[in-house]
Amino acid sequence: MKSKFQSIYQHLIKDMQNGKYQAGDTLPSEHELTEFFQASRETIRKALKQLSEHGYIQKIQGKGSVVLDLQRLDFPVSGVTSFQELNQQLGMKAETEVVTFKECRATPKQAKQFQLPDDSIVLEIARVRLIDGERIILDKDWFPKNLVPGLTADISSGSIYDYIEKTLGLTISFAKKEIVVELATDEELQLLDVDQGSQIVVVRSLTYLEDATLLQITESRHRPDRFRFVEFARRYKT
Amino acid sequence: MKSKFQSIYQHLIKDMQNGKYQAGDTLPSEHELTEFFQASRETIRKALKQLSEHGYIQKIQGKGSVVLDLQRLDFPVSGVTSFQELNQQLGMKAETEVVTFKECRATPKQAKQFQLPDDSIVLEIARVRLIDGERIILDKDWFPKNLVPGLTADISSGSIYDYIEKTLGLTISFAKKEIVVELATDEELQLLDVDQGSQIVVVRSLTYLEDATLLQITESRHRPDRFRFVEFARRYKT
DNA sequence: CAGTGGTCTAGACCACGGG
DNA sequence: CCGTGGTCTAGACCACTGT
Repeated sequence: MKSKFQSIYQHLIKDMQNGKYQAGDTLPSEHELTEFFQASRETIRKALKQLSEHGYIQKIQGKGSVVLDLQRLDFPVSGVTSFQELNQQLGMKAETEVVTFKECRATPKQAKQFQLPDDSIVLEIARVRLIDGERIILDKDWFPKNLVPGLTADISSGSIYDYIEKTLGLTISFAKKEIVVELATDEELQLLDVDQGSQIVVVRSLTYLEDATLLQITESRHRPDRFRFVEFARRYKT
Repeated sequence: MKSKFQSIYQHLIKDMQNGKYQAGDTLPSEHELTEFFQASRETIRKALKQLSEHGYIQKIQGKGSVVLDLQRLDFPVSGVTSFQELNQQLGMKAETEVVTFKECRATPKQAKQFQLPDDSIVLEIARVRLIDGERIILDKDWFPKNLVPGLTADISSGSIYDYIEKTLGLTISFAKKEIVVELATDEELQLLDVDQGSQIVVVRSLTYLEDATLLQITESRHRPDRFRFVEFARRYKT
């Protein structure tokens, strides 16, 4: 099931979370790790590469792998994560209210994005997210109907990602996101606790499966005072 | 200078940009690429891994590597990129106005972040970015003075990153960014073309060198109607 | 079945950091 | 100088996709 380097990766993360390795510490050398994990050096290096990409360590040639402290646990929105997953990770008091669940014909733009014929059927779902009783977020999702058979309004009030990955067995692979700020529309004024003339943070995403087919178009509208986005990024030298 | 897999990575990017491989195409198999580039399979795979991470291709087991089309060129803000670099890439009509350039004592919080003694000297730089003549962005930067010797107000009106990487020979490695929305302060009302009561998009960044020392604290304040952030993200299955 | 990518190995050489 | 990480190789076996 799990590959060796993934296990090593997770083992080392646990060691860092347990405090076995603390921020500023240097991990054992790659050579030492090969002995401890009974793995070849390239396998160890794959695990370390992943730790480095995800912001856990910084590799320094000639010295070693230094454990980073980026308070990285406070809001891991970067990457592809659903509201429901965040909810669980952070233990927020959150509720979801499904306001729309219907089939409709794809707009020409959507049809093109999904690479489907015009007027194909897509599922449109709108959900309001309540945090501590306040209506903070409005999520609108569109799926090609044939990709998500059996999806119901009831499931949508929980985690759609869970249903897609665990029940349907699809694998979500990557996403493109865009963040902009727009004026609140009438719909948002109705559904969210915001005042007229307010600005809204809009996160538009395209989510793809591992065979690179587009699964989902999302527009997530956030009340600006409760919006926060955190990212860890490495610099690529061209 | 350049490693073999980096050269292959760049070669393949050029092929995709030239149209030799187009969106939806499948790249030659790893085996074929080993022959073409006279490299071992693991080396080819390193190049393909990087293409995949940066959103150029999607690898599909049993099938091949499919070229993606994510209109990825329109605004590459994700990652660590400076305003001046973006400016050049996009050919915007942009000007920079340095409004503050002074040495001052670090606040306790800054001293802690930089891991310097209290009251160490830091360089504070504030710059207004004008796009098409409008005052759109206010950037505030703080550097430990000893890390950026010879940095002047004049250099700051160009690219500080250029100075740091090319003149000082430092290597910028990674950054942590946070995006929030706040109410405009008096300072922003004075320096930017915004109205009272306006909201401002604030991007706070910590930028680190390759030995994991903190180089720079940045607060970048954007007029919301001209702000856009784009990200390509892969999903990690825990 | 053949062809694809995914993982792992053992060993080699190089480049960098610090004593 | 030695120990560190960075790169590269040749070969092996597995898992998945399509015919």
